Amino acid sequence: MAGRRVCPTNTSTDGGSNNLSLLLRSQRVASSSEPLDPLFIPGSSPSFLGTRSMVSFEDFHRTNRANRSFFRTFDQEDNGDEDLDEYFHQPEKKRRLTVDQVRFLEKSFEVENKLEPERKIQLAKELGLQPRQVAIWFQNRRARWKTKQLEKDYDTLQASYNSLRADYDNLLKEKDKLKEEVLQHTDKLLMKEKEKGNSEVSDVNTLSQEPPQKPVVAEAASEGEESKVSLVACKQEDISSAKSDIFDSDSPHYTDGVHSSLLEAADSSYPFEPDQSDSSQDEEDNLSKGLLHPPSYIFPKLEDDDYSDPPASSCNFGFPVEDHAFWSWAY
DNA sequence: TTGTGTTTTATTGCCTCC
DNA sequence: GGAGGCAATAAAACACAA
Repeated sequence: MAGRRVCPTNTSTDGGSNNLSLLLRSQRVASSSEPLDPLFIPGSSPSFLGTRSMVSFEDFHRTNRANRSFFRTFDQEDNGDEDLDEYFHQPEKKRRLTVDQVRFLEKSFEVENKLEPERKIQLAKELGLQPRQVAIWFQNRRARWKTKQLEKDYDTLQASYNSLRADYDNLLKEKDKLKEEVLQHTDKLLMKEKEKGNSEVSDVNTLSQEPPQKPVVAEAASEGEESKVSLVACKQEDISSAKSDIFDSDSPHYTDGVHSSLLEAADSSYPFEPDQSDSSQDEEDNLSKGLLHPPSYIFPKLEDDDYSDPPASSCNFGFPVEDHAFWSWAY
């Protein structure tokens, strides 16, 4: 461990001398037929200086003569004695890998982003780099890849969030719109019933002679029980799909999402039989009571802000906008 | 030319695995 | 305990606007 950290670019012994000779060859003759030839683009060879700085010059002073002679040869050929002298008095400098080296490493990284020891040495040989440099390059490359991957993941999540947010906003708007609609209808209904209540006294004597225009059921409440009105204006499938938020699930009359009185009414043919013209006075009384005081489960807690949003497929709260049966009855 | 921001190469310390 | 990976970081190289 300790040895690994001390000037690793020069202390690595796995194939180091081989690399040096390869490096020398590749740097000397870019147009030769050596294995590295495919790595070099014609005209790019002058830029292939990256590896010469890969050896620490501090360590260079303590390294063997073979290495020293390599640098001497290289420097003399490339830069002359001045540069050689410069090297001895310069602190170590980083050099970037050449375009071709990077390209080669990138291709290798695409194949496998982890580096086995054998592969590392092989790559180092082919590129004329220290195995340690190859390892460092892969390590940094993995770090870059990870960063990019995180950015991609972030973008994907961001897009997903934006989409969901848009859907949510649309549903909120729709909810508010429907809420408003329900309130309007409620007001109208109450107003209607109020008017009806006012005229009821005068009409009560003549009412028995006329059948009700719409079938409305007023169930006689048992003793001590508040009378309730079953409003049956929806089709059967509307009833069965009445798991709407319009019904307060906390209501004692609410069973399995379908109002019990609605089910009762649906079972009975009474509400749909127009020939009940001879309805009793009691029934009419009950009707009047019920309509004058619409039960709370008809318009439950609409002002409640946190009632749940309806699913997108049932955004009409169980009252299809097109189906005006319910509301036309109310009018 | 120079200041500044970005990218690339390399180091360090810590951690895990065998 | 050594080898190798990773995160954090330093520092050189590079790009580019002013």
